[in-house]
Amino acid sequence: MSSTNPPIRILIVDDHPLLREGLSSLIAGQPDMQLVAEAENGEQALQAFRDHQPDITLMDVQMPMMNGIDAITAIRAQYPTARIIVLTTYKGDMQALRAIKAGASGYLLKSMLRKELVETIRSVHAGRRRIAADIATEMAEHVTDDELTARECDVLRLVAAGNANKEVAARMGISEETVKTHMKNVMTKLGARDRTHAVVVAMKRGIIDI
Amino acid sequence: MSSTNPPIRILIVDDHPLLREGLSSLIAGQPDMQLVAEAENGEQALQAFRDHQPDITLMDVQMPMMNGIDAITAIRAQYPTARIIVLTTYKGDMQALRAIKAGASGYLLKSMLRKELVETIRSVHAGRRRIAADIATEMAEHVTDDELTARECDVLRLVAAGNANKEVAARMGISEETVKTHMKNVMTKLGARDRTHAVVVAMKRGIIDI
DNA sequence: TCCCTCCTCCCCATTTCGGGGGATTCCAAC
DNA sequence: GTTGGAATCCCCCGAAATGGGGAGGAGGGA
Repeated sequence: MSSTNPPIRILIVDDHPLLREGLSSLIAGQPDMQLVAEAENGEQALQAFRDHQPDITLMDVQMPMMNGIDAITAIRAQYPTARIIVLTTYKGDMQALRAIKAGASGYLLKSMLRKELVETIRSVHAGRRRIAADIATEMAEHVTDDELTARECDVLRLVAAGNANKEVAARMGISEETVKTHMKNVMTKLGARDRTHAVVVAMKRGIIDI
Repeated sequence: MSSTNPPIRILIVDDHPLLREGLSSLIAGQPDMQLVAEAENGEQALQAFRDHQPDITLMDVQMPMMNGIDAITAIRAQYPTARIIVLTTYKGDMQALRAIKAGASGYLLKSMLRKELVETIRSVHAGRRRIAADIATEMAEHVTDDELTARECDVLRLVAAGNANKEVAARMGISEETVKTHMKNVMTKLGARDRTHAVVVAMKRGIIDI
């Protein structure tokens, strides 16, 4: 952090201009950091990363065109050492887990204090990881749970859209009995009391987006 | 907007420091606007409004302590001419409707462009109203719908939490038949295909918060 | 006062869920 | 090559939800 070190070169990826503005002026006030580029979706992020090779990328998750998770995956496929910090409003533990699995080094909430954010940037730049405490807590509560399989998610999404088991079966080209089996497993895995509760829990945890 | 006019005095209310930062630097760049105070929840907003009597208040909806709707109601109870613009991430048409009924003059999304925001501030200051186009569209789609009654919302919330009709009845101290009647009405009003769908629709439209 | 909405309760018939059980196939990993 | 998970399908059965009907009382506003 001494003034002889080169500054931490930062890329911001967020579709909210106001938030980019806030991040930008925050970074401008840190002598050891430098904003090198901004992007407002995953595709732009990929291009900006290629062009500028930032030390740290601050990335939102929900964006148009290409979401943050896919962008992280794409960037890390080409640049496996990229250091990416996800910065988002709260969307359940599963989204955080997916981001981390995709290669994110940090997961922070937009409601955090400026001080914590700049500390996290320095921390991640130094090679550490940082997950917001409440997200980490929630993730820890579910580490023993089985995750939903792709098929179970498919069923759950159709159920959330108002389809009865029979309709889900027809749409998926499987038997109603199979749909019932999937829903039984979903409810058990999510600790839900019925299908309605299962959908609510899955939405809150970021397992399905409706 | 001539330089001889006094600047528009603005209060920012948002629990995200980063977003306040962004708004602040945006306003700083407008010669006809001046930031007079910031608050990070409804209670602080009330105090700040009393202290500074801003021309325009930019207010988020979801905040800890006291939410934006209650804050708008409280402010307008004391200062009926207060001009308040709601600035939020998308949360369904019902939240917007509630804000407007509480007395908001504008309802904007945080994803909007800077230019639109400053134009809206000037516009509202001049006495006009401004609702984001997509929110206005969605609100228009539901103007003919009956709103859910308080009791119907209570039932729906308990259903969303995984309670069967019988359990809802026990918790509310009414008969299961009454719960069924409420759910029938809820599903009809929301155009939902079953109880699960009703909960999803209500969550998407901001009718219930889970 | 009358009218309307909301809340409340009831009946009926049918369909759908939910919780048991078990079973097969396939594929990938160990 | 065996083991295990995932996906598929089947049975039974009681409980719950759905959809149709009707109806009374309380309260607010025209």
